Order: sequence, then structure tokens, then C-alpha cells
Amino acid sequence: MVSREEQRARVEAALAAHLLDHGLAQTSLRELARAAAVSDRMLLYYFADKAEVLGCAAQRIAADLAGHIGEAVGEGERLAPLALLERAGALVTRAEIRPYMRLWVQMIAAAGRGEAPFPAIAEAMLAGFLAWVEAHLAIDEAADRQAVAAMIVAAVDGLAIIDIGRGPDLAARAARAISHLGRAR
Amino acid sequence: MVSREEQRARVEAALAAHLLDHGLAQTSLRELARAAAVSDRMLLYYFADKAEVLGCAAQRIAADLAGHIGEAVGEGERLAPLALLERAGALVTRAEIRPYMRLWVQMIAAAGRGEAPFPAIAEAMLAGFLAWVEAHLAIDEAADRQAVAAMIVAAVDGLAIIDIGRGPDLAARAARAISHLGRAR
DNA sequence: GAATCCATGTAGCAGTTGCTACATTCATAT
DNA sequence: ATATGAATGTAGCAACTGCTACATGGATTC
Repeated sequence: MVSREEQRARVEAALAAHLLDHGLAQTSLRELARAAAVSDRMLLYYFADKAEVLGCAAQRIAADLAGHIGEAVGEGERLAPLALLERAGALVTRAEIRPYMRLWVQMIAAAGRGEAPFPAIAEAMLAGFLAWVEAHLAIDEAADRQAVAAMIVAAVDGLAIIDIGRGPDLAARAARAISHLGRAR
Repeated sequence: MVSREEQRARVEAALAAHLLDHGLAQTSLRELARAAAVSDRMLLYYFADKAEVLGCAAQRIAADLAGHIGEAVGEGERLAPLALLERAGALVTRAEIRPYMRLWVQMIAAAGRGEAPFPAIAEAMLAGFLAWVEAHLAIDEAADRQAVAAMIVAAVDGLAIIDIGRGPDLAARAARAISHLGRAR
């Protein structure tokens, strides 16, 4: 026998990996249980209900993603909007980050459908993204700092949509085209 | 009795309205049938299966959206990337367009999950967006025209994500902040 | 008026869903 | 050694899913 807490942690990790692999497609309790190599009965012993199962896994995923991002970008610097966007946009199609972004779009959509527990999760993750961008943004005080940050996050998330709809090649090229945005004709 | 074709068209319109109202949340055949004020039995008489039901409704929605966009932006002009982005971004939070964008994100996510018929629909809609942007883009020949168009589409779609996650206010402010992207610090 | 066919209703099947009641094993505390 | 409680297994329920078999109405055709 293993303690409930240990199992919870182990199962959480397995679920996070499964979600990153398969998205929110196969997320019945029975599928999740199989992915975590436990019985569905046990899943509901470790967690209160399905929402908590997904919620815990998603929280872990969010933390992992934050770690990856922090690692991939220098922490100290502050960049001008377009430069920061360029830096962040280059991450989206990187092999380690791509599964997270694809999952993120699915989570946001689930939140839009009001499907528990995703509204709360999506809000928290989005707030995290915004705070991160704001913290790395060099911009004059007069500007709407939060709005510029939101626009940068939007552009980055949109690249994930391109990735889903047309594949990583176009998404990567689009990311590289960011510098063209600033130029007039 | 009414001819099958007439009913099909009427049902399609009702379904499109329902999808725009409720997203892809309540899309069981029984729910859709109720929304269209017919029996679920009849739904599968008018259409081959559920995928065709959703597919036809989605196609109609895509056409309506294209109409709205074409109406909202002058057809003839060509704009520099940032100007075009500004123009398109302003549409996202407009009351007529917003439901379409919210639904669009859910469709893309469904496509990412491989859920029929959305992969095909999403691909077609995205191709339409890209073509529209490319046609209105003034940019020098050396640049990767398609990639710049994709980046613009990405930014616009990302605004829809902000809208879902944080509401229309921040999304609208972010759209207005587009002009700040070009400025250095 | 008989035959035919399209349109519609009723009923239900088989599979999946989230979740639970109940039984059992095993480790520890007394 | 026995009692207790935590960990795990078995079985299944009730609701919902997409879809279908079958019957029936009504109009059209011959």
C-alpha cells in the first residue's frame, strides 16, 4: 500500500503528461485512469471529482509551463513591446513549448464553454501570462501597460491557433515575421 | 408537410443562431433539435449524421462572418501590416463580431482535438482569413507575405482568447494598444 | 380507389459517462 | 490477537450519447 498523498502526486504527473500528449480529447475518468495506470475507482478516491482531477493536473501543467518560459528567457531584462513579442513568439513553436500552447488553446475554449474547472484555471493562467509580460515590458508610463501586455499575449496565443489550424511551419514563419509589423509598407 | 430542403435551410439557420449563442457547449443531437424546434429524429432525416449537422451550421456561420467582415472594412484598400492589424483588431470586440470570434476559438480547439467535422472546417475558415488578410496587405515583395498575413490573423485571433479569458474590456484596450507595438520604448 | 412515396412520430438499443454502494485486504495500534 | 481505519477491488446504477427500426400520416400518381 502506498499513501494517498504519494499516489496523488504520482497520478497528477501521469495525468499532466497524458493531457500534454492528447489534449482534452480523451478525458473520461476511465481514460484518465488508464493513462495514470490506476482504476477509475481510485481516481475518485484520490480526488473529489472529475473537476478536481483535471484541475490538479492543469495546475501542475501551468507551473511546468511557467518554469519552461522562465528558463527560456532571461529573467532580468526588460524589452520594448515588439522585441518582447519577438522573443515570446519564437517560443511557441519550440518542441518543449508547443504541446503546452496547444493544450492552452483547448483549455481556453473549454473555459469559454463554461466547463468546470476550466474557467477558473484559464483565468489564473492568463493572469500569470499577463503578469509575466508586464514584468518584462519596457514602455513609457503614459501607455496602457496592461493593454500592451495583453496585446502581446494575444499575439503569442494566436500563433498557437495558427499552429493548430495550419501546422508549425506557418506558425514559425509567422513568428519570424513579427519584425515586419513595425515597418511601414 | 414541408419539403426537406426548406426544412434543412430553416434548421440550419436556427442551429447557426444557437451555436453563436451557446458555443459548442450544448451540442448533443437532442439539444440541437430542441434549439431548431424539431425532433432529434428529424435532424438525422435532414442531415446524414451529427457531423453533417454541425458542418452545415458551421459553414453557414463562416459565410455570415465573412459577410460581416467584408461589410465592416473597405474592400478596395490595401494597408501596411500594422495598420491592417489595427483595423482588423478593432472588429473583434464589436458586438456583431464577438460571438463569431468566441465560437471560432472553440472550433479551432475542437479541430485540435480531432473532433469531426471541425478539422476540415477550421482549416477552411483559417484559409479564408489568411486569404482575406493577404488580399488587403500592402507589403514589399521581398517579405514573406503569407507569414505576415498569418501573424496578423494570429494577433486578431489572440484577442478573442483575451476576450474569453478576461472579458471584452481588456480585449478592446489591447486592440487599441496595437499602435504601441511599433514604437521603441 | 389503389399504390407509392415522402415526411414525421414512437420507441428503443447499445455504448459511454460520472459516480457510488459494498466488500475486502492490509498495516498498525492496543 | 484483536480492533480499527486506510487503501483498493468489483459491480453496477442512472443519465446521456449517437443512431436506428418500425409504424403511420398525408399527399401524389396512376
